[in-house]
Amino acid sequence: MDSPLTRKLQSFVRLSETDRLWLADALGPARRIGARSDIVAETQDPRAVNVILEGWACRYKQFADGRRQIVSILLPGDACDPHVFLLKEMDHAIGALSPVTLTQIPDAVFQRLMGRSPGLEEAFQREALAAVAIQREWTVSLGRRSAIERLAHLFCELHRRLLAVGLADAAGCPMPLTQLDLADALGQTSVHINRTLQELRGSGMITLRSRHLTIHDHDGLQRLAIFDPVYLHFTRPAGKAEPAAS
Amino acid sequence: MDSPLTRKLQSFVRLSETDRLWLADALGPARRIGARSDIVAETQDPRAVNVILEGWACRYKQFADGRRQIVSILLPGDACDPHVFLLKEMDHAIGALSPVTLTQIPDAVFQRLMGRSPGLEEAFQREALAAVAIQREWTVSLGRRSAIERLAHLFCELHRRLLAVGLADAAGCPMPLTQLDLADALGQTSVHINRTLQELRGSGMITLRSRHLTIHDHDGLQRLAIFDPVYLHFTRPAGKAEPAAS
DNA sequence: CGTTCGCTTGATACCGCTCAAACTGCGTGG
DNA sequence: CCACGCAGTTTGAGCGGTATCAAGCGAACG
Repeated sequence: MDSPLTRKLQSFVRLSETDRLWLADALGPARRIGARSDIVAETQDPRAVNVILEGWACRYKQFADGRRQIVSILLPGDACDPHVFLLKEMDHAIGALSPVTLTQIPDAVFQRLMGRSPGLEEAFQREALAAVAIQREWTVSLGRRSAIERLAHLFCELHRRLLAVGLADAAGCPMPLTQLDLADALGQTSVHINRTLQELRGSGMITLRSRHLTIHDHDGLQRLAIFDPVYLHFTRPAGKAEPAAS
Repeated sequence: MDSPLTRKLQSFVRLSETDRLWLADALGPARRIGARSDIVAETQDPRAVNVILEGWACRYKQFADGRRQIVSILLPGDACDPHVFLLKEMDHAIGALSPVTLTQIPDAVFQRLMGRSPGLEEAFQREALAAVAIQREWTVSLGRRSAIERLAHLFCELHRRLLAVGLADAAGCPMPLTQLDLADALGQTSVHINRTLQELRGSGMITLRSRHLTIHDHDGLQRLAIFDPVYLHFTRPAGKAEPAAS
């Protein structure tokens, strides 16, 4: 079974069998982090690439007066590095939204991998560019989308991203976020999220119950959200896992 | 006289004299783009790094119904690449906010530079990370800052960034943005920007006249904006140009 | 079995939007 | 030199979307 990282990179570039084997070998031991706790890279190798294997996390910033903004949501297969080794100072926090399992690729291993495999190198480059494209789209959402459009857009995005790592099916996906999490991600209050959610449910396009999202009307939801998946830059069909190697 | 690119990179890393010379040599001929027109990389080398020498530009997205969001503002020294060569599809537009002069570093030259100079390589890496940190901070602004806080924050940010490339002094900086540009950057309407601007002026902290911003009360403005310059990751004192080479 | 966390609902206030009109400065052409 | 047009700014009136404050509810959990 491929790791979520392998699956995700395959959404950008087709990886050869050896690429996939090398990548699997590069992953270190798993670490577990409790829900609602911060992920601090207290690792001995601050340059290592940290990757989420299971669970959801987020990057966020918080003001002294308590206002909090989630600036990105990190799913399995996503890198969750603060890049402290290059930037010296951490400018945001990373928190677990649910119990999270992490692994890491030591810096030396990562460098060797990049040198050896042009395929992996391109995949990681595209992954990084896609991450900032997502950040741009969030800027658009917060700036120009209405409450219901924002919510719909976030659901569309998360569903697609989960699909890419094999954690969703066509019908829906897990949705561990509380209404307060959604509020902090979408720049609103949880009270208003609640009302917007009722409106969305009322439209019949989705069901959200017991931490699971079901999408009944993909087209409708995407139209409402003004969702154009191009910004995710998944150039290869999602979720099509190659048969496991050898 | 150093190019804005050199100045900006020096805000991250001290460059040796040879680094600066190599960098200056790498720059291609200048191209001019009219204000309000889109910058399309119709260049023969789509992988080349395009850099702004003069003028302001922006990345933006626009909906079919006309809503427009500026997702980042590009100043002299900033790279303005769509990365189409890696991402296949353009997911946003780049427009000139004022007349812009561009140059480019051909891909081959850039690669050679990265291989030769670890200093330049680190500088460009930090530059890229700082750019996404700025994008994150915009997400925070749009999500959690009030109208007046947003405006104040944008002014603080632009002033610092211009300072870093030697285009501002302690008192203030050029501000070619129209109120409509500000509105599209801050996710509001130009009418409201106008009123917020009056409030800011009324506080006595700034003057904004004939495309020039003067900041009378830096501390007050930064406090109002909840501005913490850490996210810009300028680790070296701004604007301290080294004496010209040779 | 009590406590906590997350969700829901209601009443009210206000921030920012919409629509509309007028004003200003400036470049252009008659 | 003046008339005009245009882009950008300013102002006003009214509305609507979202926040705020507060209370109650249900289910999970120790």
